[in-house]
Amino acid sequence: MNQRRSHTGRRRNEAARRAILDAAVALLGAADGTPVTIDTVAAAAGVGKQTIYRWWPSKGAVLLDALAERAAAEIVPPDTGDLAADLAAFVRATFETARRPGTLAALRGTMAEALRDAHAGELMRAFAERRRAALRAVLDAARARGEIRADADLELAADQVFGVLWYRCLVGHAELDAASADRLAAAVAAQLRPVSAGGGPGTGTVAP
Amino acid sequence: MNQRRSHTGRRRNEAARRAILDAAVALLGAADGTPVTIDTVAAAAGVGKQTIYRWWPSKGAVLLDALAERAAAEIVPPDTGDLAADLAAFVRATFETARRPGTLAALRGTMAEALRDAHAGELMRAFAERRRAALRAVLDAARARGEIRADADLELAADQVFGVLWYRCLVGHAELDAASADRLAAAVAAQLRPVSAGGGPGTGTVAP
Amino acid sequence: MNQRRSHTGRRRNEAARRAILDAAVALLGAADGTPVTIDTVAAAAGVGKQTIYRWWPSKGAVLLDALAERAAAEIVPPDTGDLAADLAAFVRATFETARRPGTLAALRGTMAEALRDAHAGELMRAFAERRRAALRAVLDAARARGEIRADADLELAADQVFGVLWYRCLVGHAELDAASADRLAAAVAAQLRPVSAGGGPGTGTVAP
Amino acid sequence: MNQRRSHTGRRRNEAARRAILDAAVALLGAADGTPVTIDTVAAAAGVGKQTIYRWWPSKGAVLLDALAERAAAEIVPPDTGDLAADLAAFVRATFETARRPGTLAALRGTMAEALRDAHAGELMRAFAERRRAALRAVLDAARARGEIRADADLELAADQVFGVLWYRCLVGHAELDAASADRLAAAVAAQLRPVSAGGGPGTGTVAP
DNA sequence: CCCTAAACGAGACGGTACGTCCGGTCTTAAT
DNA sequence: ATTAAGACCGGACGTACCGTCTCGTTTAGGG
Repeated sequence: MNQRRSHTGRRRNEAARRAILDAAVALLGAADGTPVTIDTVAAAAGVGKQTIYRWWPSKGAVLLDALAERAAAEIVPPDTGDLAADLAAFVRATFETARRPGTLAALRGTMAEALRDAHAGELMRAFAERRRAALRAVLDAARARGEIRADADLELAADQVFGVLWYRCLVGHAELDAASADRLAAAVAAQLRPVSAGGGPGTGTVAP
Repeated sequence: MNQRRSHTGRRRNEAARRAILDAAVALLGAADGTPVTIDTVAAAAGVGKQTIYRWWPSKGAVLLDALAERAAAEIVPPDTGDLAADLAAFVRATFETARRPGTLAALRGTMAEALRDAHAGELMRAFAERRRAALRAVLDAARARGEIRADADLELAADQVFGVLWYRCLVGHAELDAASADRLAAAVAAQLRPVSAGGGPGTGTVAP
Repeated sequence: MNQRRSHTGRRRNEAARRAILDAAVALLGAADGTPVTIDTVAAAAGVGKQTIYRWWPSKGAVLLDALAERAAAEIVPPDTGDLAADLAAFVRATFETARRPGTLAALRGTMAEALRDAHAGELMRAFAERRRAALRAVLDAARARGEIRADADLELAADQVFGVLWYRCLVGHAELDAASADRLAAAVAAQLRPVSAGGGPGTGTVAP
Repeated sequence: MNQRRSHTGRRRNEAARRAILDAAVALLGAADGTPVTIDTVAAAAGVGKQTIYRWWPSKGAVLLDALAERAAAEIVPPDTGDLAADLAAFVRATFETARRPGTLAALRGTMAEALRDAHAGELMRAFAERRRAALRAVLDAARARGEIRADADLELAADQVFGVLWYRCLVGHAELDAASADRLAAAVAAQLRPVSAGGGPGTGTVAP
């Protein structure tokens, strides 16, 4: 069924795709104030502008694609069998990645684009959903082990983690340091744990 | 908003200032895709562009000013003598304001500008600091009443609240509804409470 | 003009050549503002772009080729044994061809390309030379019959004929009508005739 | 009546207008293959592109404006009281101006634009009309002196002059030299002269 | 009471980036 | 080997904004 005629014509150049995404990431992460425009991306990638617009509908879509590849590759959801440990590992890894100057600038630039272009906003929503899904996988595993209370709001928990991440990233008033990551993870773990479980609410903010 | 306005000679025209801020807010909050540019703001305010640049250094500064007026006026820090109640009231009021379509679009548009323009970013940082200070005032009062443990990280708590707010506002994957506000407030209150205090960590996510 | 055509393996496909030239002429002559680009020509001819560039070096070359075929086929140099008659016949036929809306648009489009691209300019020069040669053949025959004075500038005479043609064609301020053709032919014939020959200079502009 | 309010706002910058027209002429006349694009014109004039598009609807309009200024300034219709002399002076001056490399390239570039853009074509038509009007003024003066036969086709005569000019300019097969100008002028003068007038048609092609 | 200087509405200006279009080259699978 | 399809690089196009710079007008306040 759906016997489509086979493709004719030159096929998409994978090298160009890679060069574009790499150039986008490189420019976003550049410390100097290099503007991230379609022209600069195309020039840096050694590519014509039309090659970008042929495959992505807007600048934001390119940035989102570049960002998604990066984030997905770097953070591997841990599974040690302990909620607090898994959560701490996840949040630390996430913060650590986001703290790197290149990634931080990329996150800011990408959000800027998502806010001005509705389509990029859609992609940002999808990207954020994938990141939350990665965190939910950690929580679901813990739930299967009985480490999470029945009435816990996992969505809100995830929003706290990524909320703090984005808030600090975008506003820039505080660092995304490891200590904050640990405290945040402990607090969220405590609020998800069943009442009977050991460890008072206090552990949430005890510095390691 | 285009009503005739008379000159005020060599003194600043307060009516023009109001018209500019109002026009900025109105355009930011407009449901349709009206672009919020200096030209559209000036035209909507019935004002010359130079009158804007005479008093504000950049577009972002106008938006931030407009936003700040709005937010400050609406949220009065409560003081009932109980941390959980005060926090719930604060978070609910904050979410409620931010949820309104006009304010939501204004927050998004302002953040977009803050990400593009370093100076607007500075102002956004100051605006966010004022909002956190308002929340800190609530927490400090509670601390004075002995409702907060000694080693609590108040900065992180504030970032959890505003992080969830901005994250949902900017990404748009979930509502800033009252139930979420209550759950978030309860969770943060629990994580700040001294260990000896009544109420386990569980109350944090018990739906009201 | 998009009819199916089978490949011819490794031999040049004559049908494709024809389709390309026909499509070029058709597009050039189209009354609507269809742009005449390599893509539109290829699409209209049902041909790949490379098939065009395999046989012609540039867009202008295609247009010139198309034009040349047209012009050469239609105008047969007359030879009645009388300069005035031959010249009138030639100029009338030339004007008549050029006046047809399709040819007129083709002339304009081809000249536009010749002005942009040096190589097309070369071809246009060659095309114009062939047309002048056709006219010169008429004049040379008359000279052999003693109908032309010795010191006549035949090049200038030819340039007057084709100059009026192109000038009216390109600028579009006046028609290339038969009456003008006759008057022009008579004027040029008069200016070439030996002094002793009958017919004063006046006949040149006597309307027929 | 028609009580329009007086102009408000900054007025058009005459220096910018001059700089744009001068830059256009300079680029058109540049011997090297500098492309004449809106960007290069704007850059050469030290002007933003929008300043060009604010006042001219297309590139061609700029070129036509530049050309018109040039041509009108340089050729002063002569009036010696003798048709042959006046015509020779006019044609020589016209050819001489057009022969200059800068002007020649400008004529070609302007015609190229006129052929691709309908609006520029309109302006080209108007420009050509003004040039013909200048020539007609010479002829009309001669007619008033009785130097022109009653049934002469002045339009055709003008088209012969400008036709040869444009034809040689655009095709580039022959020079616009002074000798050609003189021969052309003599031929046209002869064809316009009353039958009774002295000088046979032969003088038309006698080299000076 | 007039005169001056600041603030105003209007809008042109130099720039920068956008997204589209086209010319000419290349790559692929089918014939 | 040639074809139709179509991706590719480069470069010009015309538009949208930003923040600056005049204009002529209006009015407060010092002379």
